[in-house]
Amino acid sequence: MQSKSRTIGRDGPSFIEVARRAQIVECAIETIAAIGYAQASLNQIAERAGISKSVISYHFAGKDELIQQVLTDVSQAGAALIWPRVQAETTSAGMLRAYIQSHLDFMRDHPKQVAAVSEILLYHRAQTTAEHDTTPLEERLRQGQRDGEFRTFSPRLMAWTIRAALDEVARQYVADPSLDLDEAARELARNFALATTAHTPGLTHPDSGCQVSRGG
Amino acid sequence: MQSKSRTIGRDGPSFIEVARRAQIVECAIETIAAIGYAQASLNQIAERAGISKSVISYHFAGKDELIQQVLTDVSQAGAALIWPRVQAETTSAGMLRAYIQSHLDFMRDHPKQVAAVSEILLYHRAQTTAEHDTTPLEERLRQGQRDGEFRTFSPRLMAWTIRAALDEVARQYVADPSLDLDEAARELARNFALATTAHTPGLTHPDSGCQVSRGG
Amino acid sequence: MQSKSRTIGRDGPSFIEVARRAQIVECAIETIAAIGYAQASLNQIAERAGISKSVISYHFAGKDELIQQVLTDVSQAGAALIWPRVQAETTSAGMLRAYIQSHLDFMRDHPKQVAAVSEILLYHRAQTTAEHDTTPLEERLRQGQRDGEFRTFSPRLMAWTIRAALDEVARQYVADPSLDLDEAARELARNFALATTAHTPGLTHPDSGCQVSRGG
Amino acid sequence: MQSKSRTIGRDGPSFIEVARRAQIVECAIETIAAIGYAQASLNQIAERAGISKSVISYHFAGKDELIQQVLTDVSQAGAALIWPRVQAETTSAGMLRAYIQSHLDFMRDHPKQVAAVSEILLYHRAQTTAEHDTTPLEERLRQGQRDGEFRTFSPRLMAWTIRAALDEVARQYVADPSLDLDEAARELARNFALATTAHTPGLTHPDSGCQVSRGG
DNA sequence: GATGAATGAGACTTCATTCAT
DNA sequence: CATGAATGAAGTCTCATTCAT
Repeated sequence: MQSKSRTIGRDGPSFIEVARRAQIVECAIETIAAIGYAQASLNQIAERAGISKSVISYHFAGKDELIQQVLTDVSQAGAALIWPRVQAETTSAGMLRAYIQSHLDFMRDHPKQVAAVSEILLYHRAQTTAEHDTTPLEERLRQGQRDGEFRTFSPRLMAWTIRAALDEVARQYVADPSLDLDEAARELARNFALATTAHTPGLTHPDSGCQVSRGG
Repeated sequence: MQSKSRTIGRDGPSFIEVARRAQIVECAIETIAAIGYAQASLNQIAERAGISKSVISYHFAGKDELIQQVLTDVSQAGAALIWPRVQAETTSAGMLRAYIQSHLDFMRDHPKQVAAVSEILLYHRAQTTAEHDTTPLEERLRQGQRDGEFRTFSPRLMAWTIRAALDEVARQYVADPSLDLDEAARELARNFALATTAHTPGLTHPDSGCQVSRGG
Repeated sequence: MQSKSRTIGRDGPSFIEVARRAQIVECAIETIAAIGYAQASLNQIAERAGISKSVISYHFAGKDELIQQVLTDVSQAGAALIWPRVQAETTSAGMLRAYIQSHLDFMRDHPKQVAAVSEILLYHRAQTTAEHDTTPLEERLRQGQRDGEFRTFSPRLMAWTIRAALDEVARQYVADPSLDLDEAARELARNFALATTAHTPGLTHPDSGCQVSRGG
Repeated sequence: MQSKSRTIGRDGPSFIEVARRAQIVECAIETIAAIGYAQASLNQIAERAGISKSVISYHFAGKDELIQQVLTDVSQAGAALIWPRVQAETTSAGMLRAYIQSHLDFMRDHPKQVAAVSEILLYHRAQTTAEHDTTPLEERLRQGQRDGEFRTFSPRLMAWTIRAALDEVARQYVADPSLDLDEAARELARNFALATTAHTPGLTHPDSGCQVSRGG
């Protein structure tokens, strides 16, 4: 049954179908995380899965659909973890800390997923047109500035930096799982808290939870 | 006569040999920057260079050596621009600013080189063993801490973040050359100045005087 | 239970078996007529039939048997329409006209069947050994000559020409159903009537009075 | 050097290049003629040529270009033989006879070419849009009618019939080279002479002065 | 009876590399 | 020094067929 021509009947895809697709997606993630996107041929993925190469073609319309599924699955799982925690924060500083913290939490639980997605996005970046759309993160930063909680900076550049830092940590973590993610989270949170907040000399930051106070 | 088995006579590689290699490296850079590493086959490179595909094989042991040469050449050119300016600074803060500024200057003058190297590194990251050696930048940051100029933070993580931010800007600049590099330099310099500097001298952060450590 | 290894019990194939086979044959015909033999994979056929691909394999020993069945079914249906009308004629000229006319009639009523068979024969011609057996049509033409109703010509070549013309009209009709088959029938009938009949007894054709003889 | 990216310099393709392409085209023709278009994979063609499969990809942009080259080569050779002889005739009847005769002459000299082209055209017919353009042959027939030399008939249908007959003879000749082409030429010429000529001047056929028309 | 699932063969294509000239 | 030519490995995808349920 080809995924493309699948007739979604009363029951949709069978349980086995779902399980197989999930398994293949998982193997694809492992393979990409392990040997890199460039080397992750269908052959390699199938080999790791212990299945024939054609099985992938049977459950997915093609390599593209498989990769797309990887992105979708991981993105959804990540968003489900991250955004609720971000939304729960009341201050922009808290939001930023939650954003970083929850990213690294997700990374700890799903290191390969993060690495694989990172690989895929990098490899596709060259081919996909640069997206100049505002990202959710950038929008949050902008909001923090409007609220006067953040100092004046380029939200876009700051967003790029935060994302790049998170991705880099992801890659490093995959390369060396002994990396202390908790410590990395604290460090990143503090670094970007300092970078985004208008610090006011004389006001201390005992717990690094920056206070709002516009200076200059 | 393959480059690898070249017999180094009295004079080493001939002038023509050197010039040819340089030309090929340049063409490789342009091709990779233009169409991405994944699409940059030897065929494509040779075509853009207006030379035969075999010329590359003649002057280089293989594609790997060519790519390695690209990395070497660009890295050397970059280092030649960056480190003198960094060394000229007397304070760690000045050093960091010079590091960022000179990187973006190099980027403006050699966008293709930067783009090509960026592409190559991305595609090879998975295969290259993670280097746990201390990078020069990390060492500088550490020095700034020893001098008491920088606050306490993880030098390694900070170095990662800085490098990641610079790479990200490089990619964005390649994708959209209208990006204002001067502004980006100012922004990044300020962001990392804030992140690295203990703005409230005398007040330490006992709860986070940590380093990103391995193990556990 | 494979069709080939089917155990013919008391009653032979069951009613369901027969019906299923007929349905599959029909779907195969429609698919081949619609998208061409080259594109008509079992997948395509099963999809159009709304059945599983395996059903075909279950009821037929393989694709070959299915295709063979298509040929058989259509040929039988065609023969059932054509030969009675041909037999009903008393003269050879009438027979020829009836042959052509009934072919085009069958074509009008069963355009897909004709198209499918046409496609199949084309694709299998190279593989099937050329049949040097005398065809029924050729035999009829020969009879017309014996009766003195037809002039002297090569019956085999004439039969080839007639069949080729009918096939060509079939293909054209499938490609463009607005083709006027009645008109085509009249035209073909007249053309071959003129070609086969010694129209002016006593008038010789000194410039090309060729005899029919096989072999060089 | 890929055919597509070939830079046509001063001298154009090298002698060897031309020879290799010609050889491959020839092998493609032989293969198609021998085992049919459907079975004529690049593997098969390369095998018969005694070369590697990649050699074909080296000299041709892809299978499509190879097949196109086969069509072009054979069509040009055929046209070069046929049309001068047709043009040399002064009467329409002579033209038609020359058309048939020269086709079979070409067939005798290049049986495989004719068979291959026949196969290719048949296999592509289903995919290519039916051409409703007037063919040169049809135009000639029309001219013969205007001159009053030919009787009234549908030029399009007659052209179809003639072409179909020639193609059929080609296939039969390939299947059985002992076929007497001279006799076939005489037979076909006579058949179509009879079919096209108003053999009884003064006797018109008012009931069938029709053309194969569309619509309805 | 029926079918979802799996599979191996083979198709076309791209690519880095090698070789003879 | 240079290159046209050739090649084999590997990639993605399609397909007819087989098997366990």
